[in-house]
Amino acid sequence: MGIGRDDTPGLSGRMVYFQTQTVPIAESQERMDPPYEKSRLYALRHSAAHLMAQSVLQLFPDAKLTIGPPIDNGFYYDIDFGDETFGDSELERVEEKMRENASRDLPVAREELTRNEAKERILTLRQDPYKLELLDDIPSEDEITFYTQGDFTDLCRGPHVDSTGEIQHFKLLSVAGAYWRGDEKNKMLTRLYGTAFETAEELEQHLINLKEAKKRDHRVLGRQLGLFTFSKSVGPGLPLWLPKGTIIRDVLCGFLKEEQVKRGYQPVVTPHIGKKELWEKSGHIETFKEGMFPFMERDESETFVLKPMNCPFHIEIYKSEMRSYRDLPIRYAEFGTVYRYEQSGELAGMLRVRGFTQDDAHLFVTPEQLPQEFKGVVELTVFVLEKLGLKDYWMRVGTRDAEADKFIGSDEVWRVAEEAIVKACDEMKLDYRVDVGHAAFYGPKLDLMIRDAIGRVWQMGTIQVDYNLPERFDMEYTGEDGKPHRPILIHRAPFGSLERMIALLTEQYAGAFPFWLAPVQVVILPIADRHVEYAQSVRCGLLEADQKLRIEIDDARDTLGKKIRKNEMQKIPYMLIVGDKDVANQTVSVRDRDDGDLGPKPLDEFVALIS
RNA sequence: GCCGGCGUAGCUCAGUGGUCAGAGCGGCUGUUUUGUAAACAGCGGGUCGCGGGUUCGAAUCCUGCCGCCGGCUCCA
Repeated sequence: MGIGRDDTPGLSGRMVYFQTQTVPIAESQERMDPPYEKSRLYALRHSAAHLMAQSVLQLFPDAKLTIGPPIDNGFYYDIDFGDETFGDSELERVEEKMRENASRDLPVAREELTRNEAKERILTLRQDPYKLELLDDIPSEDEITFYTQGDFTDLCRGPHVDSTGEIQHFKLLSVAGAYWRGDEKNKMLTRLYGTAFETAEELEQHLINLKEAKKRDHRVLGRQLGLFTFSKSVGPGLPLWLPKGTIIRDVLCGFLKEEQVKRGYQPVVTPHIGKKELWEKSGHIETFKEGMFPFMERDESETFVLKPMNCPFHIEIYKSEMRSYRDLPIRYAEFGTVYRYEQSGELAGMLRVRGFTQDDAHLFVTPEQLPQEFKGVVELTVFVLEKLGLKDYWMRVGTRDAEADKFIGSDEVWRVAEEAIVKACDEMKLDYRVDVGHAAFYGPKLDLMIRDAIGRVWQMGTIQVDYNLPERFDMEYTGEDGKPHRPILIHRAPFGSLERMIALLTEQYAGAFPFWLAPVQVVILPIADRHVEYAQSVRCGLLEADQKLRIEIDDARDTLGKKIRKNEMQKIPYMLIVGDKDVANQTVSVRDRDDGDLGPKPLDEFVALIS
């Protein structure tokens, strides 16, 4: 069962942000009609990329240009600076030079050339090897165009704005490394990111939004709210869950467990390590070794492996007995903690860690049961996301790239599995996008994708159809005909992982978790010491109404204002303020996290409010 | 892993070659007993990420490592 991250082609732009808690990113206005790719803003950003390239060449004449497209919220240009280091200070110099070139208001001219002319042009210009390679890739039926502004000419499809003077409201944002053609075997280029807008106000707003997004970053909130921490001594990517974060985990697990019991899942528990031979048999060592922690070797005869997935263990449970078609479907569920040696540069707070807990389950089904069971899992996954209040997700069908060697099993088996997923999705009228090459190594999958606060795309839940592992493990059940048959395996995790899910929930809610998830649901604030006793009786009264309520009493010797501020920043759904008046009238003064002071109420009225 | 940036008190940050390294918040102690987003005073708290180097002198400059951040690549 895998979780992963994906930068979806065409949406790979950085700097997307939540405008408000509820407005979906995809509807940020620049993406509305006309389509972004045809909009003037798109051309403006494309031209901004050219302006940047022009300015770079004026400052670094030996730089070699590669590609520089507009992206969701801006643009970039990948440039080969040779041995020269290009950092933030260089970026500032380039931005200054851009303003200079913009103010010169250079007209932008388009011209169309033949292939030979184009080649000659590139050679006479700067002998950019990358541009020659790009030229070779232009299909013969496409026209070849160059755009020129002042001393700068670039091979480019366009379109562009008419003059550099139109590019007024821009800012360069960051420097990053990027491999030529996205292949790590190729040379690493320097990618310059920037953004541009039609108006100063839009640019300003964008920059403000970027700052705002940081405030809802789960790493910031995770610290402020006491959800989790990392320790250098423990190791990178190995999270430590604090008491409040653990409550959220437990609540989520409890919720899902209950739903799974209703749907016929059986909980199982398996160890964290297993013998190397098991992982050889499963194909993990063949296809997934890079993602695994170093093996534990006691001596030549015995090597153990820290599990990167739970599936082989669940398969062994299946195999512990003879199975009949009457037993199927069998659904084994486990909150299984797995370990993956992610590359150091890939770790990202709780969104990508090296040890994480999957809400994993494996369903063993007959071919006849596959469609229904697959749909049942999709239904559960959608149900779970609705309950969590996540709405801005989309679905991706990950299929095999037949060229790649990282997949196990025959073409036929893959064809069947991929067809099964696509057919089920179509029948359920799901809106999905197919992504070739994003399958699990053992089978195709349906993934639920979502963005984080700063616009990065992550995979949450996943449902995977697998004909390969049953074969590798020689799994069987006895059919109605008395003969052995092979079950099909569905791997699935509606959350994906608790770590990533809680990180995303934290960002979606900006830390203000809904009542049922909030680590502390109610905090009682006695105004003075003499009210503490009453506060305790209020807590008892609440617990009588609901034993599971998570209640704290803030009896610190602070002023009321201080206590309110402190607990407000902890985003606790309700504060119950109790002072002399409340003791006299047997009330609690309710303060709602969103609506503020609701005034004094008898306790049972408050209980009714939260029930 | 690769490119770039960053690393000063528990947290947020100031200090960029020259007195014993600073602030706010948090913590502790005392005073205050408080009615809807920060009471007042005092006190603690730092091998300036770690190691090596340059220098009369390094938090500050150079270098190796570790960690974090933004990308890229990989990824079930």
